[in-house]
Amino acid sequence: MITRWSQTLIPTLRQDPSEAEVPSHRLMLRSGLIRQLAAGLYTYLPLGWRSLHKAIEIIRQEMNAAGSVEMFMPALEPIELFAGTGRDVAYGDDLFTLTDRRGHRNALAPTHEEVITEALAASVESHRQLPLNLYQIQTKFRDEPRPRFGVLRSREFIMKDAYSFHVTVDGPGGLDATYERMYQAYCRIFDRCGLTYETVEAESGPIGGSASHEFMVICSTGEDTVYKSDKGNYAANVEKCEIGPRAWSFDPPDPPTESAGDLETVHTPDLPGIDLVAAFLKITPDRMLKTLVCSSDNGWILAVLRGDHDLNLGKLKTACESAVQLADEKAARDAGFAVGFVSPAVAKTITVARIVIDPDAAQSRDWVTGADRIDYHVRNFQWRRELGELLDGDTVRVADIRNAIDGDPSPRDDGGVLRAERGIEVGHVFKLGTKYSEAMGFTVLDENQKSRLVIMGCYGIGPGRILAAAIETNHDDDGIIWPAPIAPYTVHVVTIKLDEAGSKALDTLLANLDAAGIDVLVDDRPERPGPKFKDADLIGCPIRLTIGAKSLAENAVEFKLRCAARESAELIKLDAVADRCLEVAGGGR
RNA sequence: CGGGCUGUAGCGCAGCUUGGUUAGCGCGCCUGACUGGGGGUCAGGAGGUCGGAGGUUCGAAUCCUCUCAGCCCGACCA
Repeated sequence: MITRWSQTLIPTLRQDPSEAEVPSHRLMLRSGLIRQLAAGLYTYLPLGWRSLHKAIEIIRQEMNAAGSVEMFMPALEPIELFAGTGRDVAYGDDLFTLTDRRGHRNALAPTHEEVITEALAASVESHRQLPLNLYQIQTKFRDEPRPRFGVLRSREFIMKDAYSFHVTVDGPGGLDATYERMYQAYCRIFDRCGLTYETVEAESGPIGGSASHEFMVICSTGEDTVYKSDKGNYAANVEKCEIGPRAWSFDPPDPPTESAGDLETVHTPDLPGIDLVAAFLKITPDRMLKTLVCSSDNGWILAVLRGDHDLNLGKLKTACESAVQLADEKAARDAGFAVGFVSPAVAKTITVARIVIDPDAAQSRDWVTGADRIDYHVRNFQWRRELGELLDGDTVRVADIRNAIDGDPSPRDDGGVLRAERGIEVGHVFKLGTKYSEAMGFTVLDENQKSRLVIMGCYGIGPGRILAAAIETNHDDDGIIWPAPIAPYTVHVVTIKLDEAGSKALDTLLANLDAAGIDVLVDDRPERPGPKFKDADLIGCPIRLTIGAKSLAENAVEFKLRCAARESAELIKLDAVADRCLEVAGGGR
């Protein structure tokens, strides 16, 4: 495929657009890959569309090779489908909805579990039709509260989403086997795209389910935080990351190492937030206890953390073995909680179902915490002295309920230390279980004529994120340095002041490259060399060929890799160029 | 949704505090000439509802009110 610059649209920008912060966003705009229409909405211009297609084609090939079958579902779906699984509520404002002329409410699909489950439920009745693994490459819509970083978090984006259906979890044809196949296929896809990535354990979020891995491209601008043990045997995202065992005790050591001061109430008005209170009292937040009021079906739940730690709601749910949410502030206030000044001791006056204390908060020392009275805190709070026997009852439980932070012990309990890194999530695989089949009544008859809920998995990849992540991790001051497989073109030919004979030589060169199956962009603009080289560097195709009087005098072109230094440019005879390009770029298309 | 910032030519910005010629600058763009290996030089030129609406005023890019949009931080988030 030969494309002449003069015949396509590559609106490169000389200056950085002011709205772009991260390198990938900046460079995608500057190199004419994309253009913004509105917040979170991007046009893929010809160059960007080509790269996206290359990533998509790799995905398609590997999905097909792994036994998944392509199909295509509508982006628009009746809202009732969502209501069935309660996800209209779970997705909330993130769901784009619209009303059609008949007054029916519809949603622009943020994902397609419901649609495909509906489709399969209608046509699959026997276990003998399973397992099935189907995928599509479709546009998704999410009304993100804050679109940003270009195509990394946009409101409309292309996604490859696959869904698998099984009668069993184990054994041949089971969910686990397909999950593993998909996992391996994903590794091949990201390898082929030239990405450096890691897999981390993940929570499955509103999609629900039992196990999940994210494929992350580690880079400082990534939106997600992941933790890796420095022993290299554990990696998880922040929602999932467990923390290794930590010693705890409510009782002062014997003999006491710290003198127990009396409980002392201090007036702390107009100090919203732990940090301000800590600063006012001239202590650090890790000397404070924070008590979060949560609600559950069984009643109030207090979550107690060290002041500098953050609650992990998922962990709290696990610890409570029930649904838990942060309490509605007004409801908590009405119940008598001095919101913002709550201490664990409030359990002595207000009945709570459970107090869950993080091990780092269950330490026998003098704490600063709320006084259960608006505008007051207490100093020298001691668990045993303040709560007494309440600590020994069923109400109190000590459990890991906070987000990990850098330096925490690894859950492998092998002396490893968790280190925080940032990453871009380019793919995600889930074991869904029966959440959707249950909600939508998707059952099949097994060999014993017994009705069985279908077990599902789902597997997503964001091709746009592949491009952005590739750029994020492969660029320099001059522009993008594409991994060859997803470069818009493998070869970028720069022409310099060609006379008639030169033009002929160019035509021959292009014909040779084309015959070899190499994608070529020819910068045939009547520009001076400077701007052409700058644009070539900006766009970042792996191989640059320069053809001009200088090289043609040697019956050659100048050959230079984008990733190599300028001085590495060398002259290659015209008839040897195609082979050299194939050799370097790994076989063209 | 809370906090902050910004909307003036395709891109980047000045002008606004203190209202007053025809709204400027750089880059890009068009024409021509000279050039020709890392954004060259010269000459000439095109391009603007100053985000929108309302108001104050003899007069508004500039002051006031409302509104829309975009960006950043946070909350949120497969």
